[in-house]
Parts: sequence; structure tokens; C-alpha cells
Amino acid sequence: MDAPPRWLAGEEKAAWDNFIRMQEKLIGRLSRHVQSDSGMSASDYVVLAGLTERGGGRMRLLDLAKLVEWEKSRMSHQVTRMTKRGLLAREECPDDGRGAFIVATPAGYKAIEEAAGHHVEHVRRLFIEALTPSQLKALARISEHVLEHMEKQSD
Amino acid sequence: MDAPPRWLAGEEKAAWDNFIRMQEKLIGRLSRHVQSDSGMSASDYVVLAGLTERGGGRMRLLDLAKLVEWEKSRMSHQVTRMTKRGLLAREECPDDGRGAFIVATPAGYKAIEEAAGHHVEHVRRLFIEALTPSQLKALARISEHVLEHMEKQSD
DNA sequence: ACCAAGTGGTTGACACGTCATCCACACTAG
DNA sequence: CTAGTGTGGATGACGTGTCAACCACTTGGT
Repeated sequence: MDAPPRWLAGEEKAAWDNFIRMQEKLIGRLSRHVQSDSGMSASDYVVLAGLTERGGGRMRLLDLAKLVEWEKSRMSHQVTRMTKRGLLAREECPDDGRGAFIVATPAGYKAIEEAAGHHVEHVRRLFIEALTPSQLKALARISEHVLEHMEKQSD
Repeated sequence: MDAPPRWLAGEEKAAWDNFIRMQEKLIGRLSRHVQSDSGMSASDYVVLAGLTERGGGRMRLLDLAKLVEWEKSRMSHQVTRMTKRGLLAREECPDDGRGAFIVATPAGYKAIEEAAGHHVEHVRRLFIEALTPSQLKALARISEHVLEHMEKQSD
């Protein structure tokens, strides 16, 4: 017979439930804010931020996907949509006939530059300000632990 | 002239970045697990878990939506899809001509009962086990703080 | 030179979430 | 009773994410 599952209870359940509720509400609010004060989706924001801040505004599609930890097909779809909206453009890659460079258009630059300021303010207001410096530090370490723990496991 | 945005840096940036990365990876893995070992989506799981554990298997649509903190239209769509898959059924409400009761079918009960055990194991393996009891406690309190802080603000 | 395998990227089908709109019924004031 | 307002819920359009299949090009072995 199977061992019965050990349900979460007490402090474990409290930690899990609170974490899940918090994370959902926080992410939800932030993405609605990005949407309403810049007209971009949260995905648009992530892509443009990665491409311009860390990729110099021009990157190969798979590199960009790895940078923001997305699947390649998700990135490809997203780039297609953003291209239609004029935020990005595709360029051919001379070195590799299969490849494509993704570049931020002037409109794309303008969009994140305008959006980034608002976004950081919301992050401050909803998240940073809720916590003391030592709580922030604790959360940083806790998140790191969970990340490292997950990376040890294959699935 | 506008005040320049105060970018995140140091411990603030570390906390935010780590938190975001952790939360995305964790949620992503968990939902893929639910999908692959029960055939249900993460949304199916949430709905069935709420309905059966806290609603006795039979609830009004809006009550169910409030219970899991979803918008009514999201819930309505989800119920439609789950009804097609045989996990839920709609029943008319005698007291209120507009209303609808949502009930879990036998197949629905079977599905969460089977899925719940796996799910709690994954939560343990990926999350609980990564942290010490005192870290869990800290995270519970931190999440609570953020939640309370957000509830004070209107948007 | 050639073929197999790998890599970079696209595509289509489908499930999901959001927003705005709409509809039927309920409740209240007059 | 009836007009207006509120509430429970459904719906359609649209943007987004995932999976599996696919295609074109490159690379490495023989």
C-alpha cells in the first residue's frame, strides 16, 4: 500500500499559502499597472527590458530567450506580436543563414524608457516599502535557497 | 522637471530579482507537474481543490470565484471548459433564477484526490525542503506583510 | 563530397486570462 | 404595480503560453 501523503500543516501550510497568495496578488497588480500606464503587456516589458538593458538593443532570438528564461517558441510568438506593434524588428543574420537578430525599434526604446520609471515606482510602493531592510535581505536569501535547491533537481 | 526614478540597487534589487526568478521557476515547475501527472491544468487543480475541500463540492459561481480570488468571467470560462471535460457540472439554483450551482462530478472528485497527493509532494520537494523551519516562518511573515501592505492601497 | 545529426527558428492548434458588453432576474422606491 | 438600479452570470474578441511538429541551415564524420 502507498504511504499516505503528508499534508501541509502548521507553519509549513502558512508559509506556502501566504506565499502563493502574496505572489499572485503582487504579480497581478504589477502587470495591470504596466498595462494601464504604458499600454504594453508585462511580457512586452520583460522582452524590451532584457533586450535593451542587457543586450544592447540587438540580440539573437535564442540568446534573448535564454536571458529572460523563456522557451524559444514563446519568444518567437512574442517577437512576432511585438513586431506587428512596431516595438521590435527582425534582421537577417549574415553569419548564420538560419538565424535572426532581434532589434529594438526607436518606438521600442521610447516605450520601455517611459515604462521603466513607473514600474520601479510600483515595485517600491507595493513590495519594497512593505518590508524592512532586514526582511528584504532575508527574502533575498530565502529566494536564493529555493532557486539553488531547485537547480539541483532535474525536474 | 520630474524627479528621476530611483532605480533599485543593492539589497533591494537582489531581493526583487531573486524573488521574481524564484517565483517564476517554482510556479512553472509545479504547474507542469500537475499537468503531467494528472492531466489537469493548474487552474483545474485550484478550482477543484477549492470547491471540494472548502465548498463541500457544491457552490455558487461567484462564491467559488471569491474563494480562490478570481474574476467572475475567468471562473465562468474555466467552469465551461471543465464542464466539457466532465470534471464539473452546472445546476440551476431554485432560490435565485439567475444563479448557478457548480458541482464536482465523480470524475472531478477522483481527479483531485489523485492529484493532491502528488502536488503536495512536489511542494515539499521543491519548496519546503529548501528551507529551514525558521526560514519558512520568516517567509510566512514576510508574505503576510506584503499582503497587508497591498490591501491598504487601493490599486 | 555526402549524409546524418544537431541547431536556430517558425508555425498551427489549442488552452488560458482579460476586458467590455450583455442579459435575465432580483430588489427597492414611489 | 412599475420603473430604475443592482447583481449573478454568460459571451465574444483578443492577446498570451504550451506543445508538437516542422523547416532550413550548419556541422561533423567518413
